[in-house]
Amino acid sequence: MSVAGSQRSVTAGSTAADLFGQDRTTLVARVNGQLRDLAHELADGDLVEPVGADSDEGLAVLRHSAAHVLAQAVQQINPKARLGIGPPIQDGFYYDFDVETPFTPEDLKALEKAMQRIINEGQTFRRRVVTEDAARLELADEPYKCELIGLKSGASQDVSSVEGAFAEVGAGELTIYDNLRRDGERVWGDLCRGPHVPTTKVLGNAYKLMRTAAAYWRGSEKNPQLQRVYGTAWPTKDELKAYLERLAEAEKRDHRKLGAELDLFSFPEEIGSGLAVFHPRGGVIRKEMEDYSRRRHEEEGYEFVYSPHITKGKLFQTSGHLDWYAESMYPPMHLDEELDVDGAVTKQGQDYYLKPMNCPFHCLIFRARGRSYRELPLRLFEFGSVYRYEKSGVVHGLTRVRGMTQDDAHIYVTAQQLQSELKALLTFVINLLKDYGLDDFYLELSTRNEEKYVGTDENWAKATEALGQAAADSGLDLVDDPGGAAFYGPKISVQARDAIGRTWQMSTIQVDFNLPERFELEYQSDDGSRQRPIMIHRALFGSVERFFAVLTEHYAGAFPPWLAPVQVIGIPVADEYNDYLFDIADRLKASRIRVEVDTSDDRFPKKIRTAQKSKVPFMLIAGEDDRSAGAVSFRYRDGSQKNGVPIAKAVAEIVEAVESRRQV
RNA sequence: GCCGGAGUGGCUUAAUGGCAAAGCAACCGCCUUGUAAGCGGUAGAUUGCGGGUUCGAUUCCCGCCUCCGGCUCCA
Repeated sequence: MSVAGSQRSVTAGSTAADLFGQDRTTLVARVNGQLRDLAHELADGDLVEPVGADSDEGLAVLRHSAAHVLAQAVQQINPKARLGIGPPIQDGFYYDFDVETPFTPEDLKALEKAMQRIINEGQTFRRRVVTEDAARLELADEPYKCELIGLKSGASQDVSSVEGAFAEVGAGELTIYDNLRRDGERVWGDLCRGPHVPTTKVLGNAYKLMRTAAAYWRGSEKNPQLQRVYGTAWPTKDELKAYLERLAEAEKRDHRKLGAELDLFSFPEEIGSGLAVFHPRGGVIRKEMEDYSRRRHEEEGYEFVYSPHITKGKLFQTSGHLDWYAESMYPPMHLDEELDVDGAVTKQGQDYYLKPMNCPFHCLIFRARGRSYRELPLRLFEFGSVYRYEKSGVVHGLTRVRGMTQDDAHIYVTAQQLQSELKALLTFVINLLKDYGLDDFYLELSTRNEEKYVGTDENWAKATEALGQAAADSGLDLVDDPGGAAFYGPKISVQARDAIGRTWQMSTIQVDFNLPERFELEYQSDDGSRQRPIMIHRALFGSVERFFAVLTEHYAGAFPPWLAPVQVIGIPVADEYNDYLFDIADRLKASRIRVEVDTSDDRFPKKIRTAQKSKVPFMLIAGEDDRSAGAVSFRYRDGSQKNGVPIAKAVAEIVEAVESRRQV
């Protein structure tokens, strides 16, 4: 057989553990491409490789085994708990349980202790093939497991459609994994496809239970809610520690926290859930973001339009929004109705809606007069405020709000122009995002859902091809999202990774065959015929609020100078140098730099501390040494300093940093 | 919308079935010459809102609002 690339002979009946068992970092084996337990018996001609926790697959096995240990601990403490599913996930695992009372934080502590006991026992995981009938008998007390067995015996796609369920029953034989103590006593078992780590010892103490939550059984809100316990598990304690530090870092960057600390925005309860106000400091950032975006759109041939926040319901009937999205629209205001004394309607009223999207308005602008092919591509841009009645549990900081402003544009093109427009658009999008300091992207191409779509096969094929081509030309990684498109056309979305490696869906570019149809949009072609344009929906930030949140977290509140609310703070060594700094500030202001001088009666080190905490990019410090030399001293955000810089040079350095939109 | 947790001056946190405490921030005064907190004072709270139990509720109970963590959803 072939072992880790080289040919070897082993005695009949050897297991993978015989080959790799001495290497404790090997958790499972890949045998002929399939992950197997180390106890798996090898056959002649097998291709065998070791798999450790340094691979994604090995890590997933480790975490799945941790989920089993958790489940054993839960049933040890509460034998009445019924098992749901327990798959590995990004950075950890979870297990769902049907229990009478939800878990408390104290329960988690107790569970961690019980898990540690199980781990210390060094239980082995033993795979056991069972027939469906035997499994049903053995798991008679586990209704959810039985349901999974039923799913497996039915259409196999049902199993994979239940997130995580595949890990339980898989596609091949039905198996149960038993946990055995060292003396061979079976202490616990669970329906599971496997594979598992050889013993619980492997988990060491590099795991932690993180939180509890409810989750619908099989992911449907029609099903009962189970109690989910989330945990994390790592190959080593150091990696666990590093993970917890990453979480702490993410918490420090949380835009909701920074928004309050840096006085950027707030969500006054009086206004309503998911409705933000931007304070002056946040307002500056937002204005800079928007101003720069406007400038770039202007340069790219966009025209600026404006539309109202409310409209008669008819518009959203025409567009179809009321058919599909009424549930997440604010309910209508019924206006203009008049009644006589008996309450009978004498004048028919009208329903007005807050707008959830801008596109219908832009279509009306297109339709306001006859259009010529010479006008296409017609690019209509608007910072359009939209309102969506998001369900109460989903509102989240600035990233999921009920009122937001989209940097929304609709581009009307001929079929011939679609390809080149999409390509130019994608370049524009990526470059703009880069200007804001994001530089690590990949693309996702969402294609037609065969169950639900409008438009001709030909149009879909062309648009999908055009988007795919534009994506390929960008040179970025492309992930397919088959069936993920909206019913009206295919879509590309740009995913950006931030400074700590999290990905955010940013821009979307969607081709739409539907709205031009519904609004009966037409242009006159060069041959005199009337043609229907194709429409492209695109937003670069998505929503300004959300993009603001992403940038805040990306920069951890330390915005690059061009976005920073206060770009320069002058700090005198003593009051005597206030005026000297005011003169320098005036010179900076002449170059449109946002500068303040700290004239408070705090003492010098306190002023440094205050400025440092406010994350101002440049502190300009002046004392006698500086004044007598006609100079000033820099202190940067990283704590480094540059002393005795001539004023003109200092101003030039700051202006250059702002104009180049550089981070410092 | 569902499950769980939480709401105490602007912020962070303490406490208690019997006068609600501290730090930071704010304001006032004194002080203040070199890179992350000088000193003193003043003001600021109907403990999210409404109801109930109680001699007495910030504390216990119920409803609502808001936030947090998930689930479902996200045009």
